[in-house]
Amino acid sequence: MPSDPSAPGLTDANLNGNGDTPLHENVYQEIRRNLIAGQFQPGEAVTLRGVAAKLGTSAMPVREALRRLVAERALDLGPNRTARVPVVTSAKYAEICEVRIALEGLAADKAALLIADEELDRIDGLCADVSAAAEQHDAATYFAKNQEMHFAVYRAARAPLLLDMIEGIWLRIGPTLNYLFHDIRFAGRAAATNAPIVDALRSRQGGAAREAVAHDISHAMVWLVQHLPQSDEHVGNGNGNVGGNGGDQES
Amino acid sequence: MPSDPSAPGLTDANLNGNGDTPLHENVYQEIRRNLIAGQFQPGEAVTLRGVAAKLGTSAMPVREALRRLVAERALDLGPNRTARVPVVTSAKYAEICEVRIALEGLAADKAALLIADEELDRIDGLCADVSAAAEQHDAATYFAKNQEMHFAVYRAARAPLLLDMIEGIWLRIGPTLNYLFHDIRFAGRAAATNAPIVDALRSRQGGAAREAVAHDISHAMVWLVQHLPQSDEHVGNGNGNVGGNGGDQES
DNA sequence: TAGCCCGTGATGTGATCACACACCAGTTGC
DNA sequence: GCAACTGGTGTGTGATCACATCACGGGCTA
Repeated sequence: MPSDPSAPGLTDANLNGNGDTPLHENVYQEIRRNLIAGQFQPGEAVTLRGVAAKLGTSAMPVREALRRLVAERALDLGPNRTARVPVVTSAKYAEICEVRIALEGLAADKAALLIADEELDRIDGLCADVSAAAEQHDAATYFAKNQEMHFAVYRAARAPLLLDMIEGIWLRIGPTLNYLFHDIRFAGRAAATNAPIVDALRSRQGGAAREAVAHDISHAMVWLVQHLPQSDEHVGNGNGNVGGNGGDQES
Repeated sequence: MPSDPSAPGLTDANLNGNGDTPLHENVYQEIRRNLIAGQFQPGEAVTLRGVAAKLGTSAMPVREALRRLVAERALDLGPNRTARVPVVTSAKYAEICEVRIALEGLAADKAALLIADEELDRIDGLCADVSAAAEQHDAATYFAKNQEMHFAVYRAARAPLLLDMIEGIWLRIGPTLNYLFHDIRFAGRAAATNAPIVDALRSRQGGAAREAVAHDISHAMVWLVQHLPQSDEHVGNGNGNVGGNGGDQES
C-alpha cells in the first residue's frame, strides 16, 4: 500500500490535468496550501517519496517543491536532510513578532496613505466576518478570514516586495498557528484588535495604523507564547503525532 | 570547448571533492558567491546546462540550486522559465530600501543593547578597512568590507531570523550594487555614514543606532537610484552585455 | 529579391535508475 | 539474558534519458 507512509493531509492529486503550469509548481502550491491550512503537524517529516506517492507523481516534482519550500523556510531540513514542518518555539515566535511588527507596521503605515475607499469597505466586511467566525467558534473560518483581512490591508500598501516578505513570514508560522487555533477561545478577544486598524486606516493616520498593527501582533503573542513549546526537542516523531501540547489541554 | 555558452564568472569547479555536503549545496554556494561578487550581470540568463557544464556536474544539482535561488528571489524566472539575474529598477530599489530601513534599523536597535566590547572593537577595525578601501578606490574590497562591517553589527543583535532576512535582501541587490560599485567615486562619501553607526552602538543608544543605519541606507539610495534603470525592459540580452548604464559614464 | 517554412539546437520538465547512508529490528554470539 | 552484528527498508542524492516547446537560421519558393 503506497498511500500511508507520510504526508497525511494531502488531497489525492487532481493536479496533473492542468495545462501549462509545471507539475512541481502545482505540487508546491498543494503542499503550501496544506501547510497554511494546518494539515501538517509541527515537527512532522515530509518525505520525497511519501508526498510523491500521495500525489500520484514521481519524486522529481516533489524534490523541486520541497527545495523551494525549504528555501522559503516554510520547511526545515533535519540532520539527515529530511524536510520537516518547522517547530516554532516561544523564543522563535517572539523574534518573528518583532520582525512582523517592523514589516507589517510599515505596510500598514504605507497603506493608510494609499488605501482606497472601496478597499476600506471590503476590509470592513472581512472584519465583520472575522468577528462572526469568532463568536461561532469556527476556528478555520476565523483563521482564514483574519488572514484575508490582514493581507487586504497590506496589499493596499502597493509594495509587492514588502507583501512578499510578509507572506513568507505568515507561511512560516502558519502551520503552528493553525494548529494552535483549534483552541478558539482566543479568537473572541483577538477579533477586537482588528477594529483599531481599520479606524486608523479610515482616518488616514499612518502612525496610528502602525501602532494598531503592532498592538494586534503583540496581543496575540502574549497569549500564544504560553502555548508554544520552549524547545524543539522531542517534538514531531514523524508519524503524524505531535508532542509538546497534546497533553496539557486545560479544559 | 563546452565552457562558454553561459555562466561566465563561475570558477571551474573544485567543488566535487568535498566530504558530506551535497553537490547541489556547493553549486548553490558557488552561484551565490559569484552573484554577490558581481560576476553575473543584471538581466543575464543562468541556464541549467550552462552552469552544469561550467561546473563540471550534471544538470541535477544545478536544478536544485537554481530552484532555491529563485525561491530566495536571488534569481528571477523569465517567461520561458529561464532563471535570470534580477534587474533592480530604481522603483524596486526604493522599496527595498524601505524594507532595509525597517529590518536593519531594528537589528541595529537590538544590537545596541546586546553588543559586546570586543565586537565593537572588531567593527571599528572593519570601519577603518572600509575607509581605507574607499580612499584607495578599491571597489571590491570596499564592497566586501562594508558588507562585513554591517553584518557584524546585525549579528550582534542575536536574532537569527532577522539576520537571515537581511541576508536575503542583500543577496537580491548584491549583483546590481556590485555592478554599480565599479564606479567607486561614491565610496568616499559613503564611508562617512558608517561612523555614526558605531558611535551610537558604543554609547548603547538603540534609537540613535537605528537612525544612523537609516541614514546610511537613505544616503546610498539617493545616489544609487540615479544610476539604476527606470524599467527592466531591454536589459540583459543573455550574452553578458547589460543595458541601462553602459553609455552614460560621465568622466 | 522578399517572404515563408521547416530543420536544428537549446531550453526546462519529468521519470527512472543506481548508490550511499541511516535507522531499526531480528538474530546470533557471548 | 544481554550485547553486538547483520539484514532489510527507507531516506536523500546524482546521473541519465526522453519529451514538449521555443527561438533562430538556412533554404526554398513565389
